[in-house]
Amino acid sequence: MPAQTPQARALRRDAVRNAERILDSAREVFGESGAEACIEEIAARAGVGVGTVYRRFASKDALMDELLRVAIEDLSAAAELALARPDGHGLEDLLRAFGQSFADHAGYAHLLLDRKHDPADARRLRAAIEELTARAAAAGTIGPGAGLGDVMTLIAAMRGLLHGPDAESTTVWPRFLDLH
Amino acid sequence: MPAQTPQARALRRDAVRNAERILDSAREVFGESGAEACIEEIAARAGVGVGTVYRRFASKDALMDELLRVAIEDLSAAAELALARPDGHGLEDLLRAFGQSFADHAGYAHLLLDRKHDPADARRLRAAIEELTARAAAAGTIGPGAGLGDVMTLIAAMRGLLHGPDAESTTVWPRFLDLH
DNA sequence: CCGCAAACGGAGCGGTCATTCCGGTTGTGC
DNA sequence: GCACAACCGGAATGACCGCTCCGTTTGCGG
Repeated sequence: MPAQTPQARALRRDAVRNAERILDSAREVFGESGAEACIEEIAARAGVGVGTVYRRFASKDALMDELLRVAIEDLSAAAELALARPDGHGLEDLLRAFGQSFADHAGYAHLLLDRKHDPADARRLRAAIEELTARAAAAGTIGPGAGLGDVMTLIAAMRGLLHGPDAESTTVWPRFLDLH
Repeated sequence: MPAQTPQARALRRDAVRNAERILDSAREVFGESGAEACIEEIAARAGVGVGTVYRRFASKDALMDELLRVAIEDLSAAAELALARPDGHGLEDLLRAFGQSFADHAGYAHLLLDRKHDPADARRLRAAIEELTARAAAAGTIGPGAGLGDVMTLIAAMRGLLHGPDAESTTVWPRFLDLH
């Protein structure tokens, strides 16, 4: 027997390819037009019919959720990497990762922080930020009184700089970090 | 003859009252539900029918524009006031005014910077910010290299902290200014 | 090459909402 | 108090969009 995930029957090859195309297209279209973009546009750009989108994703929301899940996963990975950094500058790396993520998902970046995510991922990310904040405070990179709340505020502020796919807004955020 | 605005015939008393109610209701409903709130809700909360809304405002967009126009007008007034301040701290006043405006218009605050406004107002506001920034730089409140772009970035970041009518987001912004 | 489960596309259904229209109502000037 | 223009409410219209359904096509194991 093939060593697939045990639960579900494997998808046909064309189905796998289409699912990937749909996700790519959704990232693109949601990125350009925001979460209210219509499914037909996503399907068209993926080169499939709307029915195909709905056979793979239960609803428009579920499709969005999948994009967000992956994005949070990526941020978690970035957090792990930042934690591995020996000096006290891991927090900066993570902040940059957040900025890049907001830029990559311009148009629906606000959902990255607002939606309810997998609690495990959320907790892991939160713990990493706390640890990195403590280290940065110890290293003197940030004020000694700064806590999780302050860093989250900073992250939310960064997100505010990015809510359109225009060239300007996707490039100013590194400068914002420099202001500090 | 009554000393009204010369061009248009005066509105009937009930029409004036209703127009005010509609604007108040729109501020409320857009504030709670964002720009995609539906006209019927606005009309209902104002105690009028949708027809009445449309007799006074050409479209939903026009209604929104009117709210934004007034908001920008208020910010311009705040800028004038800030300019009148003799020390170099006028910029702080204006930043606080922006924060308050974003809080007052939570739910559609992003439109305050994004929409095209009356060029005269926009220019006046921009000039005021430039002048205040220069004064703040001279007074040493902010770095000497900071320019209009940096301040606009700061303002956009503040806006990012506010995009819901929830109690938390409408109260953290003053803290953000303190971080600097 | 066959047979069929899995996949596909896109027309159509149902619901939401902006905007229009018009028969009934109400300030206002005389 | 009258007459009428200005107003008003809300049903109706039309556009849009998420989602479902079903007849047709296609990958793939034998």
